[in-house]
Amino acid sequence: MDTTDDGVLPRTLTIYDVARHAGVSIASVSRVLNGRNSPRPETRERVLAAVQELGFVPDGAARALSNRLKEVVGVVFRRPADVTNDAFSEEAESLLFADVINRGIEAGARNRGYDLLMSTVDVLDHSPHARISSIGGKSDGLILHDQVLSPVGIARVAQRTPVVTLAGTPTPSSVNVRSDNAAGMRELTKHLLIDHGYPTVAYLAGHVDSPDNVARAEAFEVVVAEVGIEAWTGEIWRGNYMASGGAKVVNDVLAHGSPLPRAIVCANDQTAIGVMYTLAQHGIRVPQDVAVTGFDDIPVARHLHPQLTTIRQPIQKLGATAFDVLYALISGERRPAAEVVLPTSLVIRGSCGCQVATSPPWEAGP
Amino acid sequence: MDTTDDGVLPRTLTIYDVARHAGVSIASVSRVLNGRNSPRPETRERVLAAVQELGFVPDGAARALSNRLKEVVGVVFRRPADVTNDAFSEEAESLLFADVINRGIEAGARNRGYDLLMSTVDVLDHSPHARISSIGGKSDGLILHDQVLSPVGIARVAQRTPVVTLAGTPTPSSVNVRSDNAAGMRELTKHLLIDHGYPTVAYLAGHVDSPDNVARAEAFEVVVAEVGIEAWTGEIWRGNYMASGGAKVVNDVLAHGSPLPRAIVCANDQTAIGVMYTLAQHGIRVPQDVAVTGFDDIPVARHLHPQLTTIRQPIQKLGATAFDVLYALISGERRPAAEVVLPTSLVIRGSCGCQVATSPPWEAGP
DNA sequence: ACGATGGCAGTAAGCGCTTACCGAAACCGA
DNA sequence: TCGGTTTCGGTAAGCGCTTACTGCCATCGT
Repeated sequence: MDTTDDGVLPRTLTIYDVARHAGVSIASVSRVLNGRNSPRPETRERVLAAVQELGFVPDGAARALSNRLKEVVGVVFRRPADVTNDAFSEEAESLLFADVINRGIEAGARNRGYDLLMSTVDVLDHSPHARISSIGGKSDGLILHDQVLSPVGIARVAQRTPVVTLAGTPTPSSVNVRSDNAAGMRELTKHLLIDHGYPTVAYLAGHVDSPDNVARAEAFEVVVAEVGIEAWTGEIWRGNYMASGGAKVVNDVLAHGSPLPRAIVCANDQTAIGVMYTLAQHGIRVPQDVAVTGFDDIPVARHLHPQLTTIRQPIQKLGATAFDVLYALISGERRPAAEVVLPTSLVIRGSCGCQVATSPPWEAGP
Repeated sequence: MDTTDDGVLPRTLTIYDVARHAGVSIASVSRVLNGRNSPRPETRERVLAAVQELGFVPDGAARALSNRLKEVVGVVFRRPADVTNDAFSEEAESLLFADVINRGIEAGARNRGYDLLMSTVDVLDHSPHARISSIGGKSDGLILHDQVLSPVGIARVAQRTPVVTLAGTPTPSSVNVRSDNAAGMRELTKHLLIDHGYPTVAYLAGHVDSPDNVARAEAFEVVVAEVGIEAWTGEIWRGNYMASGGAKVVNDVLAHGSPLPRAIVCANDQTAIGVMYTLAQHGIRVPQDVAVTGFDDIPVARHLHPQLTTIRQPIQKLGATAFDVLYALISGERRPAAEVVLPTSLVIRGSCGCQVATSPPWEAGP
């Protein structure tokens, strides 16, 4: 107990205080705290007692400096622009994906005693590089989500600190972790075109420059070509990974007087949300009139009517893997491959036209 | 450019390297980097050029040690047990609330150049104290979400480092930030009992020991008593803040052969999700047969059918405020009050029985 | 019984940075 | 021209911790 209890912090407690209190040297304290060179049990006890009594917690910065290891991994992800707004809007949901990945990273990190230093970058950020460098200076390595830094920027940062990217592209000095977009999209498209035999289908794209989007679009087109039908594409089918983008596309197509395809394959679940909502507004039934599918399997996918058929990415594992790879880079024990690819799986629910017994939205799928 | 480009990191670059490269002393480099004591423009240029050329990034740990300021704030929140599971289940959604608060914290932190060091604690964690202390050692202050540490634990930690709790209770040395549960619940309950004139109503509780739940339950009961009707309460109406809990309660009540009240006031939105789903399964219509309300206004609230009437907490602002308060504590400029309370607002959508024009679920409310 | 051996624990040298302090140089007025 | 006053920039002393090195003492062999 301190002299006063009014919340005034006494003075930083150091290892010297503990040493004095226990009647030993600072080296012994440090050794006990780190479990090295097992000091004699009696000494150990004395130190532990002093630590306990004083409520001593070693300073991370000092430790890091001495150790050349911070046990902190920096995570940078992208945040939509309007953060000041309190309401849950698009932005709130779009973060979900990142949040779940982060949870995976955290789980992986925890196993090794690492903590996560998180930071976001928004679209208007004029110098993400500075921000990211700063995070880099505070951590042992960086995990960068998609769309936070240009490839050259990544390469530059990776020169000075270990970097793992998520759903990006490998650079000479960074490693990329992603899920198997192509296989997932292939499976989904086949389900629609072969199992259901839909005659027409469109791919509602995400950000054109996103590697994920490119891979999905390509796989989609390959299958469509294989089956021998024509894909509905073009400028008008370009979304932005957000619900509003999906809504806009549907409205545009309808306003344009164009017919709709029998199935709409959305670049991600967000987009599908916008599409389904807008179709409903126009009295178009899903899946009877138009089938709709997503990609990612975010939580709300299960709350839609009908529940959304989509491709499940192993989102948490994506994060956990990213950490593992980064850890390998940091500890230098082995040089990981330039890219790690995780498998996806098709989740069939109602929106594709299948009849499935629905389970409560809050229960995990198979 | 380094001699090789194969990703091998040369050797840690220090301020000495920069100094040598620029032909100045380390002091000058430091001064330029920190904008203090404006060195002469020419010197400044030289340093900046060297920094740029070498791609130098100062080491956060060393800086922190010297400065006695890490510019890092620790954030600890609770994570449900089964993290290994990849599927989005209950746990995924329940985190949303925490994630949004964290976003608010991050926004606040960013204004001051701080970063967030995040960590979670799960139910089975036998020593959250150790974890939290470790985070404390790596940061300048701590923001603790609800249910991560016992009050005495908090008091103990707060002795050594500034602490702000969210939706908890103040201790002699920590500050609490919460939203005005009582006012929100009062407004909501009045809306149900007075505006709608429902004759019977039940409160479906959350964790019994959560301060939020206690405050909500109390406010509910006060209003019910004022209006002069009887609240349906008791063991059977006890949930757990999760959808499955809400579902279980409804099933239990029905199985028990008991009638349902005209309105069910849920402790939070999650619970309401479970309730609405289960009612629908039993063919009970919302709001025609039973009105249902939530609390929090999480994103999915807008995706339910009917859309959920609930109390909006200023979730992001909660986080931002927590940071601001913590910052005040860290910088010691002013001693904040023991508790900061933020206002809530009633969000009327369809589930209470009101007729409202619905807007797309992905658009922010009023 | 005495030197060799080994196990603990203490001393001190950094880790990379900030900054107090001080000397040198440049400038001023007389 | 010369002291006094600035202004810049360098030197060095830490920040709190880890750990190599070293010295002490206890134990062991002969």
